[in-house]
Amino acid sequence: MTKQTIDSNLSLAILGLLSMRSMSGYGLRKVFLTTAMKAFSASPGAIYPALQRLERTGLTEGTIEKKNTLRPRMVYHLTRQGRAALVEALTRPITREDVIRRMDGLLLRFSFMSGLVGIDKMHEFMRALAAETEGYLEVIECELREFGPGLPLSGRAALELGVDSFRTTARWAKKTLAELKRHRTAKGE
Amino acid sequence: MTKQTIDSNLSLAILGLLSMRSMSGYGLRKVFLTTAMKAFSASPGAIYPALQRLERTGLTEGTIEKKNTLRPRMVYHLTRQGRAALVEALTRPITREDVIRRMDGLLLRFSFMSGLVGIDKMHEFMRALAAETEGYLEVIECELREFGPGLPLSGRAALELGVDSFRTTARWAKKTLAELKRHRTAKGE
DNA sequence: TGCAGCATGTAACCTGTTACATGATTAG
DNA sequence: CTAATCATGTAACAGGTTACATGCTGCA
Repeated sequence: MTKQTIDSNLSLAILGLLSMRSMSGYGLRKVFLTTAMKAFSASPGAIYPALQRLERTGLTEGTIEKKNTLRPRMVYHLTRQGRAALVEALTRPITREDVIRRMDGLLLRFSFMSGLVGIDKMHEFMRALAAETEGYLEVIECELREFGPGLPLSGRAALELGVDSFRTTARWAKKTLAELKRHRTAKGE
Repeated sequence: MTKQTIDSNLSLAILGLLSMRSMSGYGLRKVFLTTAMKAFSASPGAIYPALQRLERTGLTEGTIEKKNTLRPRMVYHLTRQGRAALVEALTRPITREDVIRRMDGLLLRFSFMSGLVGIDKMHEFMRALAAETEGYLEVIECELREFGPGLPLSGRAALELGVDSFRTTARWAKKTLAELKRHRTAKGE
């Protein structure tokens, strides 16, 4: 049995939601449509194929509910391998590339950690995230100082939002790290 | 001749860069690798096909430089249609969907506006962006207040970063809007 | 009766990723 | 001489978008 990997943010989001409670494809769509996870595609053309892939690779299993009625529903739940693959994906090391090009995926990973991984793993994740974010922040702050004055208004403004965004993320990461630290010492004693 | 559209953020970024100065595929790669536009793919498998599409649809034209040498370079420049298509893409109306799922594309569009569209268009763009961003900010602030207390630590923290990010964007948009207003009145008098 | 919502899917198309491939030039 | 960089591509694959398609349920 080859090691299963999770092929996209959408699949990761589906697994994460299923780790909290079993749901049908339509249920998942409603979550994506109505909650703060609106950044995800709620189109059937994305969700149903993703569910099929997850079931084919053994990460989820669907059971038919309301068998007797004329409108059955496929309710999916995580398998043991599914939970293991999810935990593996959540705790994978963070790279600079992740911070630059896949921050949304990092945030998604963190958002599902409670209950799936221990507080030490969460702490380590956030420590690395804070470090990489601050490291990259220095890089683009430098770029803004160097090139900003020579850029036209709109280009400079765009660059400034980039810097502001990473600053916001870095601040949040440090704040969250402190929160995790408090939780950890509270439990440690 | 059908109206040409720009098929992706990468193509938009390429057109925008070419509007500032003609470049080869390799030159574009270097920009994506070394400047603040690191969020874009610098892989040849993305850039060269994109350049082919742009040339096929008549938005760019390539001319061979250093013909005589053994290492010729294809240098691309915008055509008239290319510039028109770019301007059209930059000034397209902003939707709530754009703000929720394609903020990167909106930022990209604004970053190339100076020199391609008038300050009134830039102002209108930023006014709409600020309005939509603040509108959506209210939505997720409400969600955070409503669901935040019931969420586990990591879920709530992720939601908080989402809110912080949109707050940062909204603040930036208002600041930039004010800057544009100053420029406009300065020129208007 | 008809319409909105429930519920699930398929198919064509397109873009990006990853990996591979080729050859020239230049600096050490 | 050889390694890094210049410079350009191709091919397989996979995932998302868009649009289409189907039929049931509950309500007005």
